[in-house]
Amino acid sequence: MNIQEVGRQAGVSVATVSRVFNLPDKVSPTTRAHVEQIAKSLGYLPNASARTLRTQRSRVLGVVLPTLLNPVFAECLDGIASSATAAGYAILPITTDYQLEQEDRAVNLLLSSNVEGMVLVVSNPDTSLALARLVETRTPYVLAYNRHPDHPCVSVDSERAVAELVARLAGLGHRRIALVTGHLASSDRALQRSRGFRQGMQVLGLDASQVLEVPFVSTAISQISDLLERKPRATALVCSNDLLAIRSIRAAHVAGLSVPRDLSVVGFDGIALGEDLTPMLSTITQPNADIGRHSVALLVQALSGGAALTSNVSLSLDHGFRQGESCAQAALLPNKFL
Amino acid sequence: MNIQEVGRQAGVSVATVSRVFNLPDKVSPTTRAHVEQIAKSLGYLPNASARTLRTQRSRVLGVVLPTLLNPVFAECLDGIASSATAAGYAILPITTDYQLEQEDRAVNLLLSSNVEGMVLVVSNPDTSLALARLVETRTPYVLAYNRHPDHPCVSVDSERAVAELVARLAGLGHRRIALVTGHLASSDRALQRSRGFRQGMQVLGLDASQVLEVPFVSTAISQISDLLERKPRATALVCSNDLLAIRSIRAAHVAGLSVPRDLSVVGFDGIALGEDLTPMLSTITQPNADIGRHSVALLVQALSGGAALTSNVSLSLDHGFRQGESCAQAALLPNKFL
DNA sequence: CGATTTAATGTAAACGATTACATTTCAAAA
DNA sequence: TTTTGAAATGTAATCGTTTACATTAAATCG
Repeated sequence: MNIQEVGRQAGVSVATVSRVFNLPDKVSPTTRAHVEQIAKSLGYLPNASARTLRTQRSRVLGVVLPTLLNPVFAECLDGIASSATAAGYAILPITTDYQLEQEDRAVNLLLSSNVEGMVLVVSNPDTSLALARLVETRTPYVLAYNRHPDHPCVSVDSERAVAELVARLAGLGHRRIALVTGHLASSDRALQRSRGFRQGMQVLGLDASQVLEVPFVSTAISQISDLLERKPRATALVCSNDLLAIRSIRAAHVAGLSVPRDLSVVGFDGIALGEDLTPMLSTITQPNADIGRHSVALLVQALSGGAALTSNVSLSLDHGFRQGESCAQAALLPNKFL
Repeated sequence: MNIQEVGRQAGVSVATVSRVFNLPDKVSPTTRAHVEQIAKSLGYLPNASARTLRTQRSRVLGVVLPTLLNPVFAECLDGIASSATAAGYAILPITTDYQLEQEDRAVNLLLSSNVEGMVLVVSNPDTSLALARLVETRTPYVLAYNRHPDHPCVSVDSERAVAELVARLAGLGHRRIALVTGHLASSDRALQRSRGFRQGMQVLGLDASQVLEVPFVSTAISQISDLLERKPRATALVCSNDLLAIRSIRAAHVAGLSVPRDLSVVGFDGIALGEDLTPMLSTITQPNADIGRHSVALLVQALSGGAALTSNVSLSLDHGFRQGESCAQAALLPNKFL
């Protein structure tokens, strides 16, 4: 069903039909009502491809995320969706599974699809070809979660957050603190968080060498429990995301340790599910939905002629700390037991 | 950058450029190489809107899901995405937050976007206006998770699965078994699962009246712990999804009960995360990614001239049971303690 | 070598909307 | 009544592809 047909059935020109939907006050109330009625009865829906082609505006925003299997990105996407809808945009989300080549594919697909702008979480802004392509094509974009001095970003200061966390753990009596992180080459977040870890440890004069790096995909539980069997073992684990923290708790269980009695575990992300766990997950919280919402807001603002999207529109949102139950005072045990 | 410009720069007609990308063997190797080189250097990407408009084929499949905040749908979407990509289709996913009105919006948007078919999870096939609209417009579609005699569906037999589960629990000595379910009006799955519960209980001559119905959005932990404070309280909880099971475990904790010692909890869905929890979640597993993959397979098959999509292509996939650790033998306690 | 097939390329008409511009209608003003 | 301007509507070009059909060039054959 197309506009021609509606015009014919209503006995008016296509222009009039078009106006009924786009400039309703430019058409007389009677014909408007008539056309609307006919259109409805025929189930007419404007063809988005034709409209986009003609107007050069798709009213679609592209979204590139690593995966939706990590709730942190699902939560963010939820924020993106609500905000985009409110602003009259549809979204076209694609996942990359942390693979650079897929990032490129995704961006190409979105470019072909005439999206007006993109919100993306890239593995690493410094090395992303996809990002370079965007800059080259002058496509408006905002990075979410990534942090980089040369790009418009919406993120929290992971580095500081983790450094603070280390201090907090030390305050609870922990001295041997290990880091469990995703593959550092696959994510600038992991990199920043590990930097925060090293920095926080160094300030306190603690040994920051216990670092376990695991791929994002695998479960890694056995590797973590291996880590926990090393003597002297850590009394606290800083995990670079909540999924790893959950697995660490499981790994502790496998290794015969009780959380938080024998081992404190803290995550990063603040996924909603963590609050429903037992023990409730202690974690550094990020406003995931807000990160999405703000990213869209910046994009939409730029698209409607606002400020250009440079690194100086970047937003650093506040992180928080959810106390939870997976983190506690270090056990007062002599070294030989550890 | 458009095909005209590429043609000009390469010194050939637009038809030739088009052929280079769509019918490469219809153009001489030399010009092909030349055009490809020019196109690449100009960063040319074909305009999807124009192509779709002209060919009347978008190579896009619409996907309608309740939410991505429940990992079960994220996992399914992952399967949909992989399968669609493999078949040369892009996907356009939209969430409805379990709201009928949003289902309608979603379908309209997808129809406007010229998707060639849709995979959808509707709240209830019987009452979905969106679904009626699809039938009316003769758009190919497959329902995932839903089960209905008049529609093409890919699902597991929830009813039987839950009935089996009840029998299994009874085998472990449980007599007082309660059901925790999502809002029955919002989901035919919840309805089927509760039917399975009642049926399974009835066969065993047990009382199936302990049913707690909670909205999908809220956390519901306090309502569940209220349930657990009723005397005599249940010794096992059947939850109509994994998220509810996780919350039930938390609620048990809040009520001072230990899982599985004092209370067995079993979920439904088999989300991957359940395996990483402590206690590992006992649950009825569904092949979520496969449900997505098969849905796409049916759709793609129909789109390439295969069998029409009627209810007799419906697939009933096998469910499984993950033993986990949240479910155990009923405690041998006299009634007065319960 | 001319005739005829085959391969390579080009020309121009769609697809379904929007919109600048042209035209008609009609009421108010002269 | 004629003029004038605004309001309502219509006509036709355009967006960037694909593709049927026309044309040209090259190759094969008698």
